Amino acid sequence: MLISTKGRYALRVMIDLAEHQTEGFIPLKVIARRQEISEKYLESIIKLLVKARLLNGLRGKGGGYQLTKAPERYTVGAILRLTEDSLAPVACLEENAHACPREQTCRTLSLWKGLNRVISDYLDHVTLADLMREEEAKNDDAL
Amino acid sequence: MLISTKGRYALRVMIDLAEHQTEGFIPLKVIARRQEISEKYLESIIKLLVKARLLNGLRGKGGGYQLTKAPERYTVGAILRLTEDSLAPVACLEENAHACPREQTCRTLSLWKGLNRVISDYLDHVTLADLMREEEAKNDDAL
DNA sequence: TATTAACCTACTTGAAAGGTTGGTTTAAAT
DNA sequence: ATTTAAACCAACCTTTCAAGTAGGTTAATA
Repeated sequence: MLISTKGRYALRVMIDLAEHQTEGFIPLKVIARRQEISEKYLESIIKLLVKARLLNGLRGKGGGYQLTKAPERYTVGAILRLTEDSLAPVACLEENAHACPREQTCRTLSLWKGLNRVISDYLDHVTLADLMREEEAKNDDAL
Repeated sequence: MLISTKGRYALRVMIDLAEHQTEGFIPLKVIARRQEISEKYLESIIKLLVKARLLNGLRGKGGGYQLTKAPERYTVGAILRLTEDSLAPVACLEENAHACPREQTCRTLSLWKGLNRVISDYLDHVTLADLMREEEAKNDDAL
């Protein structure tokens, strides 16, 4: 499993906010209800998105969350990299991986690097705008 | 993490056996030593490969394991699908996934299907033969 | 008949995903 | 001013699963 619920939920939140852009600040409670995600769990996910400035949070009555830029300026890759600790398909390609002693003779390293590349390329070329209002089979070819 | 150690070890075993094809049956103990993998853990992995007829096991003195066909006839995808429970990048695309109630309106489903496709396409087009005797940077472009 | 090696079943352990509980602070409406 | 709605924060829990161990039985060769 490359993408956990955390990442999937984060993406759904971002799409939800993109689709309700015109409505000002949207409270977490509303997003949670609409997306059928527990408020408390969602809270921990949204926190990451706010900290990384993908979302703007406004406190107090009338507060909520809002995108900080246009949907076409968010890539799926950028969103998932925030919530997933890593998008690397294998442990040895992760950020904090300790240098592999087999690296010099490893027959599989370039396989994994190649896999890593096709995954990243794919995710970095889809934006939030591509996913908004998507309907059954509409974008099947594009994606 | 899409590919666990189980899958990575399985692949390394298959490559090891491909590289020593001419030497008849290779005992698990030898593979384990060469690949620096615990014998007992490796045993549980090899069992899967034998059961699926990717390897031939011979018991008793002089026994060991052997490929059942030429290296170019094994794809990496086929090997990994055996040991990884699933290569699907998200839970909802797994074999035994219970139908998602959001399926009809899900904005992200075709994204995940597309990701699934690029991963599978990539892994199904690399064979054991491609990975044998691979040296630093040699196949970087091919992969 | 001793030895080597595959084959089999059950258990353990540690980490991480996926949450929950119970608060405090901030800002707007009354 | 005070109530209310909301974001923000820290600590804890619980289940699952990857990863690995332990201790055998069966089969084939020398």
